[in-house]
Amino acid sequence: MKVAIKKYNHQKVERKWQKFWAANQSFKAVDNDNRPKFYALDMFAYPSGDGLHVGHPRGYTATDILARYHRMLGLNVMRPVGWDAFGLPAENYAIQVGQPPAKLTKANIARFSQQVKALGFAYDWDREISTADPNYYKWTQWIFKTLYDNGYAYQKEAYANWCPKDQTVLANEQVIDGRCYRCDTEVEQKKLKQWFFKITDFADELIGGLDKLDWPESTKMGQRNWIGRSEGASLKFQVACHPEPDSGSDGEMPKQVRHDDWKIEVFTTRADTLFGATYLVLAPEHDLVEKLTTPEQKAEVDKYIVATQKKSALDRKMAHEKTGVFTGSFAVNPATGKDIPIWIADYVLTDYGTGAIMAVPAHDERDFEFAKKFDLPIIPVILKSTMESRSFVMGVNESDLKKLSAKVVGKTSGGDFKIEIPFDQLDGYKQFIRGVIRPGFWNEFSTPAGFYFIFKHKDGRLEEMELTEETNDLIDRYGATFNDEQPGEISENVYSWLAEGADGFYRELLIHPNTGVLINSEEFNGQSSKEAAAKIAKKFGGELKVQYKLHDWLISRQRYWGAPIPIVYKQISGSAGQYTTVSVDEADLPVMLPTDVDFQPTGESPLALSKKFQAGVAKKYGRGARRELDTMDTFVCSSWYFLRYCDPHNTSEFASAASLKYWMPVNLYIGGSEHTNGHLLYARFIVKVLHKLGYLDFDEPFLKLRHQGLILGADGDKMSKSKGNVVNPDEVVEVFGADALRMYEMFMGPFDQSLPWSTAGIEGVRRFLNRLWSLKPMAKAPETDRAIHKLIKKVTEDIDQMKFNTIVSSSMEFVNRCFAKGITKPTLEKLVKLLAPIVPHLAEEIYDKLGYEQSIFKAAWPQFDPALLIEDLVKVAVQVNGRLRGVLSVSPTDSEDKIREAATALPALSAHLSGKQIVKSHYVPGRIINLIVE
RNA sequence: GGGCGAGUGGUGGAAUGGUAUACACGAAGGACUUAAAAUCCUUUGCCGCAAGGCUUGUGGGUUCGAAUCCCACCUCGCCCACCA
Repeated sequence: MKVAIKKYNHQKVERKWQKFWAANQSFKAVDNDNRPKFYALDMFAYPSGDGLHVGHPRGYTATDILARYHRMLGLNVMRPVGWDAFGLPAENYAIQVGQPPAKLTKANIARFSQQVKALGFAYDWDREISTADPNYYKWTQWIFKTLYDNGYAYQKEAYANWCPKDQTVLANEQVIDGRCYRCDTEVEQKKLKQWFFKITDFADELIGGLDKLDWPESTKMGQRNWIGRSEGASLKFQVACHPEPDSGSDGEMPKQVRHDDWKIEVFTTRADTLFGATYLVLAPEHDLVEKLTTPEQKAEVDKYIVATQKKSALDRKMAHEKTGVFTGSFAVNPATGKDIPIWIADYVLTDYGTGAIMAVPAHDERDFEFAKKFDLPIIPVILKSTMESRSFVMGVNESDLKKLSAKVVGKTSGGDFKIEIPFDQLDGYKQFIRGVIRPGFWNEFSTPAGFYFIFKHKDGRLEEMELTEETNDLIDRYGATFNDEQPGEISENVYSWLAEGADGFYRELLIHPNTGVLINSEEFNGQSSKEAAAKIAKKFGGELKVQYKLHDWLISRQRYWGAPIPIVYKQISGSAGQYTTVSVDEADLPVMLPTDVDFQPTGESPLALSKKFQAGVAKKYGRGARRELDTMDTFVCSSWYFLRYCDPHNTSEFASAASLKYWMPVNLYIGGSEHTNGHLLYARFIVKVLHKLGYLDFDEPFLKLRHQGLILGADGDKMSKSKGNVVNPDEVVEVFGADALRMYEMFMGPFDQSLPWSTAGIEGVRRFLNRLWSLKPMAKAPETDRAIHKLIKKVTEDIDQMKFNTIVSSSMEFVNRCFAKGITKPTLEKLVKLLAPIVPHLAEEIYDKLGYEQSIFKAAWPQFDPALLIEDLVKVAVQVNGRLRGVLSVSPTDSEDKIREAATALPALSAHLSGKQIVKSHYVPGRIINLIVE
């Protein structure tokens, strides 16, 4: 059949329907409705000066498809839109061009709005919000106030991440590889008084709540790791000797005096290794450093501290070479009673645990490195149990080593069981190779007879090598015959080998034995490390403790373009210069962001420069009262916006209880995975606080979360202005149409995968749309009637699983078929409905042409008839011994016997069956039959 | 260093235990046209004239049957990274 392919006028069609939807408020979310609801949300858009690029619509289109689909299923759909308008880029740009950020932001929002409108997203524009609008940030301030009034917001002086370029502090989550997440400048550490939200109070709930969420597993894992829960113990080490503070001033050597009341607290997850703690290490910033430093060591300690401060955060993070300095003082190991030296080193972090550690060099790689470098004692206290896989290290001489590739496989002579000994890369193990032996095989290994290695040469050749006397010599020398059957006895040669500085062996045999057996630990010898940990902590005065990597959220910013923090510093009466903080009364919110400000960054909040900002404060809060000058992190604004959408015009509450109860939680949330440890964590925290305080009846905001993959440049690189590979959606829409862009972005590949842009690809999609447009219904086309029901099933299943790419390919197949066989009007109608969520403009146009008066999105989603899915004849593949030899057309209800008979009669099989006996057959109904012959 | 994910034609990818390479792009040839564009038709994993054989990063395993499940290795990507 020959069908003329006509191009449709996408500009005309798309403009027409966008106008229609706006005029009819087609996508209005209805409040006070008794239908079930569906809340579909895109991550908040930041209206940058660059406008959209083609990456943005990918996530938006997916949300749009689900929203339109649920609308056709009869649900009350809310698909809101709004702007994360406060923030540094707008302010920095404002400084650059000398215009107020409010004005620039307004222009950016206008541009973004126009761009997303051109893409035909089914937004409810009546709910549009902007975080820079006083009607919005009033409630951001209310949330701050509510947290403050309930003890969840507080001020403290602490080391904070300071961006020297943007002249503001940053939260931990905003420091990427030691650099500012906005401008990529290296971040410094500055001690400053700042505002924090107590997110750490919710650490356990934030971990626990993840279990019930339908989120990507990797995102959940990312949050768990970021929160970083560790169970352990805090232990106190008494300082044994240190100089008397004022002694030595007259030139005499200071006396070493015992101070019972000076203690160093450490956190450890391995209290079981306490007997092996041979020194303590403090972070250079630790409060006790000055007290503990002896006069002889003072010069060196000071030098070290200055050197550490000079190091950028980045250098300090990336440097793995251990550095440190002895304080001159000692502490008592409570288990052994021995004096152990106290050191300072920057491998101990000031902001984790207590900023001090007990070092167990035998069982911690970092402590080991440090101990080797500074010649500190190493006492092994754990051996690996024989019940688990064993690592071993074997020495080889230099010439043998050269023959080896990285892959060495060993096995036993027995043959009935296997030991595979995968050797890691030999890097760092200059004269040793190492491997793993599984449980039960260690004895055979320690009996060299009958055990041999297969060496794999670089050319792939395998060579067997027995453990000869020569290799045995090496093992003797390097201790690979180490025997842990008798805990506590370590062969002499292990020690001698350690003395030679063979790190590799030490790491493999002694590091991280999580379930080993204790040695050198007096009464605890022979116990498993797991059971001993709590006992040892208890006996020596320790307390069980849970420690988190997560820190409280630092939310104050010394910048202009944000929501002012609603706090007033009130002078304490009768004591000039002393202040207490109070939150601003709810009736006085919002604290308006002043406009009479020079917002050049100086390190002080620009609000200090406003004359109007402090007006009336003294009158209300007393003489000397001043407003807080910092603004809030924009992530505070974006951590509750999804609540505001439920009731965006409410002037007395952030949203009414009834609207929250109906609309929340969000059913589907789509956005980038880069927000895992920022926005997604903050939003969950704010919801949990408001839940705890009784404002919300749910404690998780986003039930189902999905991430879109990036759209890369045609060259496969990330799109960026500097690379010149950015594709502007405006041009694509103009040339190919919004529908073609939407469909192409869904067709490219799996939704969560990053994929390169291809202009040829979108041309192909546009060709398909032209073909769809050219389909003309006819009276009869029976073969497509069955096919459309299969397609309904396929599309419905795929849309729920967000497998958009296969929706498009199946539809293409179907349309190709219709070109060959024709299509009836009811079938075309169903097809157009199935594609309407993806290509809404063209679908409306075709539906209109078919004679319907109302929008296709008022129509019901097509249902398939299961009876029509059953085929009269199916093709069954015929295999002989697992190899395909022919195809058979049979009825799906035929018995296996009947099909086997038909199969053996196939001429194509005769060569494969002649002279052979069919022993067995396996039949998968309607799919395949496999004949086993001998 | 740790965690997670992925390796299938010239390209993006489909198939998650049952006919591998659907769909699309690109390429080649043809039709229409004065010509081009557009459109349509044919071919298109590799080797082979064919019969047939081979093929889902590599090597093993489980199974009647493996891209799919298991083990090991290699490569790439993302996230975290001195967290005691």
